[in-house]
Amino acid sequence: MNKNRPKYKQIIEAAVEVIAENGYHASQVSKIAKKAGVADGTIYLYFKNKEDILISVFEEKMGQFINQITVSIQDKQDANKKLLELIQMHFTQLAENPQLAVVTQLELRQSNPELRLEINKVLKPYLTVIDSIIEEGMKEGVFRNSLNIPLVRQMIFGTLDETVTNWVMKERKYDLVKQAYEVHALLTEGLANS
Amino acid sequence: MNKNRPKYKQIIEAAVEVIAENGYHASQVSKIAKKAGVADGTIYLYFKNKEDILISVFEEKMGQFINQITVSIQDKQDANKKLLELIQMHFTQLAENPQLAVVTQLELRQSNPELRLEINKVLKPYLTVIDSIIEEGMKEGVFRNSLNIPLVRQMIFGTLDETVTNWVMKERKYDLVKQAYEVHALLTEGLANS
Amino acid sequence: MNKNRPKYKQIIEAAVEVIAENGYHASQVSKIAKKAGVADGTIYLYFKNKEDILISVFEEKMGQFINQITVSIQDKQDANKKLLELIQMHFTQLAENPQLAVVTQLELRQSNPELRLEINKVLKPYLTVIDSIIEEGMKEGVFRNSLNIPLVRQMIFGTLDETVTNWVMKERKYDLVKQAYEVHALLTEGLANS
Amino acid sequence: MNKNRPKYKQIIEAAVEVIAENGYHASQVSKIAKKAGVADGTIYLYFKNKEDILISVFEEKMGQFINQITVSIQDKQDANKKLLELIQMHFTQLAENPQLAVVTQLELRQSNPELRLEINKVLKPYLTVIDSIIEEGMKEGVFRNSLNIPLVRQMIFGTLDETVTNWVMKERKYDLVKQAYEVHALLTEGLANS
DNA sequence: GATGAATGAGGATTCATTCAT
DNA sequence: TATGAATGAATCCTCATTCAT
Repeated sequence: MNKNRPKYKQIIEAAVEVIAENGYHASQVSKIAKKAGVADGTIYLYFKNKEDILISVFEEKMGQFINQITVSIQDKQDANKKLLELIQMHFTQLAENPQLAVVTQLELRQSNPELRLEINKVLKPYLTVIDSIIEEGMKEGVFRNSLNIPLVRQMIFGTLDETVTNWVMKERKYDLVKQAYEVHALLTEGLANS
Repeated sequence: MNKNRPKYKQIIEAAVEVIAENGYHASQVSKIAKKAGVADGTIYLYFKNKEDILISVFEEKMGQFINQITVSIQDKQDANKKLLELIQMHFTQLAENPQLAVVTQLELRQSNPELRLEINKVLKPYLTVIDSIIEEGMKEGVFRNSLNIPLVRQMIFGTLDETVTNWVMKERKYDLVKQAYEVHALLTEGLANS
Repeated sequence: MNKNRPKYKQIIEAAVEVIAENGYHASQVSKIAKKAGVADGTIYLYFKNKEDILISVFEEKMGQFINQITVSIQDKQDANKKLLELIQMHFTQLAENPQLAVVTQLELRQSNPELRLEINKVLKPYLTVIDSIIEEGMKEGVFRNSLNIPLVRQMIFGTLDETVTNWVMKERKYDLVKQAYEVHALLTEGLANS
Repeated sequence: MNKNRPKYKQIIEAAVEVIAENGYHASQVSKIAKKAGVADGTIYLYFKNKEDILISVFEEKMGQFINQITVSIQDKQDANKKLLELIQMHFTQLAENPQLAVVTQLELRQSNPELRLEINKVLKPYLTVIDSIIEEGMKEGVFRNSLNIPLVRQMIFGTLDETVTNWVMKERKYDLVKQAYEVHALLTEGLANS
């Protein structure tokens, strides 16, 4: 149960690899155990059941993901720069962890509604970070002050998510990080020829 | 195999209902057969396998969905109005078919990557429609002429998709269609306080 | 679900054989299916689950067992002769079905409390038959009229059950049926040297 | 391995409690260890395996049970009074230890045939006591001298066992000890209206 | 002696698909 | 065409036992 025990982390890492390699439905507990170098039963000393492994994978990885972003945007001067940094960090981190990208963008979406609910809980802090950037931007006057925050958040998250999913499904054949500027420009300036 | 036979349509309709009611993983072939009023084996006279039913559901329903949108935007004057119409139609159609919305936004996403690949093929014409609006907009000068079309398409589709998913997950407690204008404004004008 | 289908009976018979041969805990569903000459899944067209097979075994076999006894004692003149007949039939039937004897006296007793409760329900009619013999005997004056019926029933059933179990555990090396007269004499006359 | 070590007895007592509380199949070694206040592995310093614990429970408890009865009947004048005393002690001891009654009458019967064979060995001395009472009774002339000893023993033991089991299954809602006289009368006088 | 983390074998059940009628 | 009884592969988890410390 101790999350600092080395085996806990071994199993989490093994789970990411196995899911990325075999896909969600072909990821048997025994495969994860084998890859982690432990016995099947050992898994259950650290995780309640299979679903708990998957949730934990998301918690651990997404937790780091969000932390990284939160830290990175801290010392940016204004909301606009924070948004750019968030986009860059979002793309960079997934580009650096292709396996994680496959797991989060494709495999984990096949999970059942209960698991997806848990995943949404984990995602919440990320959405909150986005919300606070929008709010800050409105206060600073760099964003319009009439923005509907949930809707804007859905636009930002939806755009990033779709962009990454597209990149994963195109087998990562182009440079995701390079698109950060352009995505940022689109989100802030819109399509219109002003 | 004739797609105009009444049983073909019966099975498609039954599948949508069963999936919406029971969720993806609890949608057994035998349930669909029962709801359609045919024997289990009859299903296999019209569909190759279970996956084929689900793809066909998407093809049929998405085909209608895209056709409606294509027709609706035809006589709109410029790309900007076409985009607004597309957003309104996208929202309107899903709001009018809550079962279909549940199936496309939540349940079918639990399917395996192979099925999702097929689903993407079906979506292709929709993405092409979006692309052509963007192109037209650039030609007309209502959109910037420097736009990266795939990226813009991903922003538009990602935003619409995330907005609808959010609405479904919030149990459709608010009016989706009313958000069309604001979504359109966000996409065209962006966040920036120009 | 139709109890008259040949496969239902095939599976019941196979279950008796498998349990008698392998013991209760080593009786996997797949073994029963194999012995019955059907696929594993076919079992579940006729039985809700494994426990249901076992209960059904008991119901079918015990039902026949009790019916035989009920018919046999019908035309006996008085309670005393009915009791003797019941003892003889009880011993005869189990002696003729050694596998069934092993299953009822040893294997099925290892079952969980829920199953044992069901088994008791099945046994109820047998106990009722014993009760009615006792009552009749009291009315006829062949038995004392002060008997405590439940207690007497427990003595009769306990004695028969223990006698059969002992015979099974001694590997059926002696003639069980031959003991019927003596058991009957003991039950009616008691130990005392009057 | 020393049976006088305090931990040996702790584990035996813990086992009785755990089995009575949780039932045979839910009595894991780890639960017994916890209740006994020792580590799982410690169990195996005192017992060969789980079955050995259960046999030891029976040996210890049944040993005391039989000793008590043996001592009690010693100074009774004749076989008839000894039999009555045996019945009274049998009922009294189980009535005073409801947990033990549950364990011996219900839970331990779920064990496998191998364990039940061991249990029978433990029961042997008790059956011998019964045998000697019968023999003595025949010599004294208080019992018929034509009795088939094993059969009579089976009647006596079967009746007591069934009576106690019935009492346990009726959730001990009536007074077991009060039935001793009547059971004794039935066994000695029989059913017949002489 | 004592610990407790680690081991790994073992089985009921579901459901997409087939095929004899 | 249509039926629906029959098929059989596939997997999570428990828990008695071990053994390095």
